[in-house]
Amino acid sequence: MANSQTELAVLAVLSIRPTTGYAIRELVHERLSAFWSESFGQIYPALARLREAGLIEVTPGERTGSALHSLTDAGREHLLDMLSEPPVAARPRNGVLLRLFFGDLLGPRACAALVQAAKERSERQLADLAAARAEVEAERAADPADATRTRYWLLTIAAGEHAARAAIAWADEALAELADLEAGENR
Amino acid sequence: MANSQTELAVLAVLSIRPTTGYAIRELVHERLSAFWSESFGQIYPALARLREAGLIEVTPGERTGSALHSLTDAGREHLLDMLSEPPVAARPRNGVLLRLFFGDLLGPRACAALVQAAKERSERQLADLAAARAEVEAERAADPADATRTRYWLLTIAAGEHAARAAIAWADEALAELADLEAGENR
DNA sequence: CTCAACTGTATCTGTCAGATATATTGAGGG
DNA sequence: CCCTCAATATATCTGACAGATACAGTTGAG
Repeated sequence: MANSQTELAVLAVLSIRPTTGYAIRELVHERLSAFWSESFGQIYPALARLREAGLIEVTPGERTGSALHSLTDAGREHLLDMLSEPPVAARPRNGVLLRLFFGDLLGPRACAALVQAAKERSERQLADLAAARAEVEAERAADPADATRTRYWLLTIAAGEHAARAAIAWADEALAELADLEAGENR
Repeated sequence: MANSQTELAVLAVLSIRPTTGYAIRELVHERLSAFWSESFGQIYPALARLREAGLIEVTPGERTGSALHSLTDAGREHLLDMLSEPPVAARPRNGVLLRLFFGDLLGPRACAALVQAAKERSERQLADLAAARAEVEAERAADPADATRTRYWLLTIAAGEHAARAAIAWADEALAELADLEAGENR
């Protein structure tokens, strides 16, 4: 089936609870943004196709014109099938590392600025993840029935934390090396 | 200008030496694959546009029909402009973490298999990077004129190594947690 | 009451990877 | 000398995707 990545994510979100297209995008943005992204331009066509295929049902929502989407039994089954398929590898595209690879075109000074900015992004990421961790742990304390689910969520947060800390450690190394390169250039 | 990411990468590769579209894709695949990817479907249209804009020149290559592309002065200038622009953030799409976030749908066993596979990919990545590091260091020893360039290359290799080691450390943590979850389930 | 912010649906454009088609060349085997 | 296979090389098509944009109903603060 076409568009499988977005459809997988949409079905997975709907497995938590029936909701609107807008709220699906909100949840992805709020809670999965460290490792996933979705846009309205993909979500609405995906919902239409899933409905067409009988994998979701639509009931009118609270607001005029809003539509609550919920999984059908076939949808739940299809979701499990899709989750069992091997993950699709994301194409790598890191603009900072591309610029660094061709670093002698920009020079050590400009490269250091890029690395510094990347380091600050990782630090912000780390702070965001700490906040998310606190939120999830509070949620777990408030509703022990969700305990299993929150343990999985914490695994994904830990992945982000490891990656962010590694990026910061690399940035420090790289900044030292770039300072050395600049000193050598001005010798 | 349209297609700016691919055009940036193509111009940057051509700053090393004039070459064919095929070889551009080869170089990206061989040396930048840890943090960049390009496809023929993007490279050939990009080359046509860059030629149209007067940023590259085309001369016939050794083989019949092959075309050697080289930077013009305008192209070199445009490349520096593009490198100076802030990097475009890549959309995150990590299928493993998506499956883990919804981990109670798959269960701890299947999740552990996914994490184990991810760990093995990172280990292979680490080995590939070690090989690349050795290759670059040999190249540096052979041609000291390239010493500065190779130092930038080693920075990008170090970034990959940090990321891969972090992924492995996370995977070990996650596998322990998933084993615990499974034990709790079967209690 | 009004306006700004939020909720909500929907489409369009440009970017992109991967698959595919096609042709040439060089090396090795028969 | 010919055949085949792999590597080199150009080119296009399709479907996936993000981000921008348009539009409209709703709510709450001032």
